[in-house]
Amino acid sequence: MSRASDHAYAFIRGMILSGELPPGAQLSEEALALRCEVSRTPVRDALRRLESDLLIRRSESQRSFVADWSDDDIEDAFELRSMLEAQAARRAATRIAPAQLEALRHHNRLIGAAIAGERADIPAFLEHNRAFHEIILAAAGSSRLASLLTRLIEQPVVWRTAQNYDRENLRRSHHEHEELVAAFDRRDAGWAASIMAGHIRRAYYAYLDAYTAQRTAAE
Amino acid sequence: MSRASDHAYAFIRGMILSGELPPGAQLSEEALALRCEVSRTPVRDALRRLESDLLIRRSESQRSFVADWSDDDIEDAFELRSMLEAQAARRAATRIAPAQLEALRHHNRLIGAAIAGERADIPAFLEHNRAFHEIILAAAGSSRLASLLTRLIEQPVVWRTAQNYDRENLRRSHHEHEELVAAFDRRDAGWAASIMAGHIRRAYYAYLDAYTAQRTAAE
DNA sequence: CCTGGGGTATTTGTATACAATAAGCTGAGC
DNA sequence: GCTCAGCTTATTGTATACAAATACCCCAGG
Repeated sequence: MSRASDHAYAFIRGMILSGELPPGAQLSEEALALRCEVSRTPVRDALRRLESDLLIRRSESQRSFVADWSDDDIEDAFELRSMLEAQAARRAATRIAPAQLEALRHHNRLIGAAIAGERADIPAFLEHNRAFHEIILAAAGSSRLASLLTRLIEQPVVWRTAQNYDRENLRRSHHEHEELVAAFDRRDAGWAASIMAGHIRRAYYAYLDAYTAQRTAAE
Repeated sequence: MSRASDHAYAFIRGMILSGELPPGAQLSEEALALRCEVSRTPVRDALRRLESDLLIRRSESQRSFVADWSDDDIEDAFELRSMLEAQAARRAATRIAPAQLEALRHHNRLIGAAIAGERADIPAFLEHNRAFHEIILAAAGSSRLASLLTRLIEQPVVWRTAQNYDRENLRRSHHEHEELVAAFDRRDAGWAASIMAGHIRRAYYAYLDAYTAQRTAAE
């Protein structure tokens, strides 16, 4: 979509992911239009998209609120993501192009570099991690699968706590990526799917650890 | 959403599912607005929803076209549906309420009745089949899973060829539903998931048979 | 015949005004 | 003090006008 609508989408999404708009907060189209400096029309567009991303929920009377994720919701989302990303890996294993395989290696090298230093470079880790998974999704060659998965990867809670991942988890993630590349190299669909399922599942527990640690600290 | 927007959505969706708007046809907001007798605003809304249902695809320049499903697309959609409905059954097995279980039995009895006569009552079969699967999805208690699955169950091609399903397939479908009810009765998540995965997979082959028969007949 | 440029027509994006609906509040009645 | 009716206000839905982008067509030039 074009400028104003995209801007509104990115703007509102950013406010939700950063926590500036807390879960449960009501979103008025007019108020958002003022903050985005566009009219209500593109804001409405953006809200619809965010609703389909499950970042926003709508009341019976069509009023919009920032979605609040319960612990069960989050577990649920990870479970689905694990299934779908495993399926993506399964399909990608037999379809991935040499150039894509090389790109995977490239991004994982950069992930390795990002976590090697004294302090891990979390933004770089997240960026190359995202790119890595995106290449696999592209290699899977299923627009439907891609469409479903993109609805699950935007988890505000996860983004806010990614900072808390410990070194050990980052290192393991890097290693699992290497195993994925090996599975793709062998064109072994079953292996790739297994690794991916475990990879996401472990990411869930890493998140849980980071999150409960944060909650405990807050008490 | 309210009247005009809902009306436009149902209207355009109907035209796509019935084949009145054939795959690949361009959809102009203004032309649709005239046919729906509403303004462009609710039509735009409806188009966005249909796009997220994957019934419409948009060109790079944001023009809308009726989605055309290749054979691979359809196989892909069934594969995903099989995975996700199996997951729904897995979750439902341990969460389903007695009233929901009874409702499943009720709808499957009506399915049995619909296919018992001289000529099968296909609309009744489709309706109770839909209700049956919907109850399972509700019992699974995952809004995310529900949101993902509803994007896959609206397959125009399938709707148009459902008429061609033969008696044997309908009978088997009815029987598999009975097995699902038995699995739910035992609260056996693994069993329920297995049956459901097979159930959808067989539906795919039933579709294939009906579709290729239709195509062969057309030649 | 093919190619490219330029202008026109079509189509979508955005802003704004107004209508419809739902939420919240105030005050009267019990 | 509680409840509910009725009004007020907030919020979303719809229509319309205009702006911007892009596709299409036609014609000139090679």
